[in-house]
Amino acid sequence: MKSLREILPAPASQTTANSPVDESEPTPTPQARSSSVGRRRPQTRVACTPCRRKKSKCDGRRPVCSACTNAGSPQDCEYDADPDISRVAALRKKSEDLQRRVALLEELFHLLALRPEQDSIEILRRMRTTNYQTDLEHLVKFIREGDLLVQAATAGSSSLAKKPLFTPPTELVGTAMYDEIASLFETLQAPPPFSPSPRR
DNA sequence: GTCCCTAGAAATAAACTACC
DNA sequence: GGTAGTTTATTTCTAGGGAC
Repeated sequence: MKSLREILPAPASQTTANSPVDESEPTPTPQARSSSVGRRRPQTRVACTPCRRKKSKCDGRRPVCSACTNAGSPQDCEYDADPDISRVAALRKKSEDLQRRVALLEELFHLLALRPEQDSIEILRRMRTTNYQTDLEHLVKFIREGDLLVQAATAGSSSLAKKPLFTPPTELVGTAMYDEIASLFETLQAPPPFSPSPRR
């Protein structure tokens, strides 16, 4: 059984929840109510990592807070959130980014597993020549688009002589993506001898 | 009128963060 | 470690609309 909050008489200025409230004076939020009681301790929006670890007062100064400066370890002063957002918001954003990234990696893994070996080799070649760590989304989209083009070409293979090899999505015409996809399409149609590029 | 459903506001509890 | 203060999630309350 958890302890319940003690019920105290409302201050003279306060109204009950169900009583009519003056429109010009909205009901205070829980924060406003709690903050109106006693002196407020000024609080830094986001404390740096060393101060949080030490549970010490952090003034939130950037790039190095006063506490880290005074401690003689300015190099340790790090913040895991931008100054204009709360730590919770920063953690939430990071979580969303990670989830998106996991989904993309799973899709990439799926694509690699299902593709013919020659295609997978080509994808790996592109992963090595582009920075897929930072441009994962672009890479997966690129492979997806390539899939669509190959499917379109396969479906129309009986009449290749009469039709163009593929019809790209109209929104891509004239873009770098279009050129890249066209290049991949050619590669997949006539794969060159595999020659791994030298590692960086 | 009343029953049901929905949306929004308000109240409250719980979780979380800063820092004494 | 533990408290004060803040934020978030959940619950409760209320009003409004539609069907009967």
